[in-house]
Amino acid sequence: MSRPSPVVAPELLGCYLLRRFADGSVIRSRIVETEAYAPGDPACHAYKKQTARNAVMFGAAGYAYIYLIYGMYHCFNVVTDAEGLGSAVLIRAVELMEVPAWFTATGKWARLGSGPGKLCRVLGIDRTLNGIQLNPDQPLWLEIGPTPTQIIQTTRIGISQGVELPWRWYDPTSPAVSKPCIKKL
DNA sequence: TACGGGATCTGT
DNA sequence: CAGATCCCGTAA
Repeated sequence: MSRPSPVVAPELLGCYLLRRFADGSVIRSRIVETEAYAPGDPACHAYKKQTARNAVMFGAAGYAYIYLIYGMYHCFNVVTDAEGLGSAVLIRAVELMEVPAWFTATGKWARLGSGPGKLCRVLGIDRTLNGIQLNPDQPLWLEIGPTPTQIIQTTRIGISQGVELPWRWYDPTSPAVSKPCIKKL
């Protein structure tokens, strides 16, 4: 992951995101949608300078950058590239591999991880996990998984600058992708 | 110290 | 398409 985020982002598709809760239970999810944010990119939180909020992005690769957006949702990023370079990959959607018992009753869980805010909510990811290293000793980590047979590259979502950069990737066969096609290449 | 916008989501 | 809701960067 110690490489530029536009290189890492498509590679994270198909990888597993694992979350261990306080009671020891673990939920495995599969990453199906990512976006890259990098130095020189006006949409990147680390575009201007290092601040208290974006400090983790300037650190070493393989750490979690988590922030609060619109006062009520969290977004989870994987920090990439060398120290000093503020860059990260936003995880925009996951598929749940193991659905917790308290969900099975409710029925529709295919799209529970469909969106950066929704996946954080369902996996209980908030700012208390900001800055942790992503390894199995922590409540949040990654594992290699099978690469999708098909990957679509498009422009990013929800930003007002850097709109033209084609730094969003997703697995078109997944029902969990947040917005199937914004602008295909 | 004040102000305002933001890598979102839901219900109308 | 408006509303919820709050943190933090920027300017004063």
